[in-house]
Parts: sequence; C-alpha cells; structure tokens
Amino acid sequence: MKSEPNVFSFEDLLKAPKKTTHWEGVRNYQARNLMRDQFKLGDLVLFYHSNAEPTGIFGVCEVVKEAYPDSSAWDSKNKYFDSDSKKKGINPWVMVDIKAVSRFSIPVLRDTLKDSSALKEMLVLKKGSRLSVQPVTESEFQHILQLGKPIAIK
DNA sequence: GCCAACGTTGGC
DNA sequence: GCCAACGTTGGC
Repeated sequence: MKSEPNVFSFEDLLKAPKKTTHWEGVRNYQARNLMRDQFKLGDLVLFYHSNAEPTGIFGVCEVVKEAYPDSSAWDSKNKYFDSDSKKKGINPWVMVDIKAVSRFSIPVLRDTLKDSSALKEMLVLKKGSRLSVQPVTESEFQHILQLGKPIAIK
C-alpha cells in the first residue's frame, strides 16, 4: 500500500492508537477491488512511501479488518468526500483496517528494489504504475523481508 | 517543477 | 461507443 508520508507515514501509523488505521480515501476502482476481494484477515501488507525523499518500503502491516464501507466518502467535511455517490445513495468505496506489525531496520528503498534482480519486475517499479494498492508476489515479499530486516513491534 | 502515464468525463 | 480534454499521480 502506498502513502505519501507527508500525508500519512509509517511513523504516523506507529503513533496511532493500537498502531492501527482505517485505510480511507481510496477512490480508484482497481485499488478498491483489490481491497474488497483480496484483502483477508491476517494478510500482510508492505507500507510504501510514495512521492517522497526517499521512496521505498518502511514496514509491514497486517489486515485486522476486512473491507467495509468507507464512511469518509459521504462526509462532506472530509477531503475524500464523493458527493456524486452520496447523491446516488450508493457508496461504492471500501476501506480496510491495517495494523503495524514490524518496521524495517533497513528501509527497502526504491533504488534497492530496482537493483535487486528478484524484484525488478515488481509492479510498483513499472512506469506509470500509479495504483495505490498493488499485489505483491510471495517471492517478492520474502525477498523484501530479507532486505528490510524487520523488527517486530510489540 | 516537469511531464509521462493513467483514469475519468462529457460532447458528439 | 469514440476519443479529446482534463485532472491526478508520482518518479525524476
């Protein structure tokens, strides 16, 4: 999952109550479908900082609540407010809850991903790959864990 | 700050 | 249904 650290960083998640957050504001159908259909309780998620210096993966989270309606879509004060969907009376957007489980003692930076032959096919490295939620293969995930040397969060 | 890639919108 | 115009994302 991608986040701009100046909006919400991995550090912010560590500081959040129960180190857990609602992943609100996804307004792209492909990303929504991934959260709705693929995210299962206990699944692990890599936390990626985009549009930042540096960009890369900073830790691992766990899905602690599967997809449910994203209430921010109907909250006119929220920056992710979707007035059209509220007018129609159908909220198409979902969120999941994720909890930080480990932080990388060595952040796996974008340059590192590019340098690793096992990882250079990762979706996030493809040109124009803007999806804020992206699938990661098991082998990619394991390689990244090795590189990041995760420290469990108590 | 630039701009390529992508998704969405809306005129036709 | 096509596609040009537009807004957004995000690496660089």
